[in-house]
Amino acid sequence: MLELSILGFLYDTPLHGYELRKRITALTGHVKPVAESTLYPAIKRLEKAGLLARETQPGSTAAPRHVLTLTGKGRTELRRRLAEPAGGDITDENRWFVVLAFLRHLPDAAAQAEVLLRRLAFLEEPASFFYAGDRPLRAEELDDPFRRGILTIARATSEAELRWLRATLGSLGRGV
Amino acid sequence: MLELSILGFLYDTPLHGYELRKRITALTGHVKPVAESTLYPAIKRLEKAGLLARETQPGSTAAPRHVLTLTGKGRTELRRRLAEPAGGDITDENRWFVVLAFLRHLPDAAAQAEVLLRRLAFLEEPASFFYAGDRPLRAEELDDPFRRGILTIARATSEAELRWLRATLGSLGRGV
DNA sequence: CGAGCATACATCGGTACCGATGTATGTCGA
DNA sequence: TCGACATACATCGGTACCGATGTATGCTCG
Repeated sequence: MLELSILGFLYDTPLHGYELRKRITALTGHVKPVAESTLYPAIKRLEKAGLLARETQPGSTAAPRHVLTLTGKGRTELRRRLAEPAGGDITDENRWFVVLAFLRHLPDAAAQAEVLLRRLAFLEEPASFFYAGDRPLRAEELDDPFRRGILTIARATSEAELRWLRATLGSLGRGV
Repeated sequence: MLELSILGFLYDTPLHGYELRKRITALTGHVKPVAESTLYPAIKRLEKAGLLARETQPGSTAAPRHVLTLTGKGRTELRRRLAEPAGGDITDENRWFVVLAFLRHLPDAAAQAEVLLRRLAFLEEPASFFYAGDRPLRAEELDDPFRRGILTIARATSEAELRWLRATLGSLGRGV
């Protein structure tokens, strides 16, 4: 999720680490903050893997900045990660939102639709948080008001997303 | 999140690890699966901290089961974690849902309401995923259909949850 | 003119988690 | 009867992440 954010932001324009951090914080920080001690090692990992290059820009305002640029390999890798998201990128809403935030970087409307279809398939599976045996329970069947809340909220989210997914797939030429 | 699930399920009734895993998988597995190699060390941690006790039950069907029971300390600790959730338990929906799933174990309606009020305060903060300077952007202001989707879905979730929170706080005697 | 804050990056120790693998046993269908 | 599968637990190596801490610089405000 963090690496995807880094690649995604750098795909648009080179940035130094500090600015990158501010953008990632704006995107997902209200849900899950990014620690500096997580970001800088992640940058190093991606650099070591040849996905981004670092150019030191001496003292513009404070300590010297390291301007980060995606390499060709990095650009390819971002598109690969967007086109073939890992399982958790589809099922975990936090990670899914990061995929969505950069999905426009896939050059092909068909490839974009393919990814949306995976999320659609996941949301269409009958799943709950609570079961009687194998049967998923509905909100009305629960006594616990807090568990009822979980189902109520999840239901609303799911319905809104399904509406959006179907509409967007339609406009991508992949009606369902 | 994992530890909270373990404590939460064991609060109701003693369980062995394998059954615990099935229940955790039912609760949150469709979003984020639990690996066995994560669960068993977590159980050991909690045992070492004196929060649960283990009793070996020789060969009922297969390998010997370790039936896990919450200790008094464990019961207190669960209530403490529910009454004073960490920051991420409030902001991250995945973790928040686990808190909700077991919030009924707080014996006091006032304490339950206190926790819901923290989530309410978080949801009422004006936050977005995308900004123009400091101003949060609305879905209509974005060109990117995928980013517009993020805001559309998040908005629907937030509205549904706010409705539910206010209704539930009302019935707990803490109208807002 | 000095304190505090934002900028900008880095390391270190510890923890949580995961995939792979191992070890058993009982059950059920081909 | 033989393999596949579910039950049931465990360890090990590697990775991701975090909090704490360190090191600078420049700007702003009292």
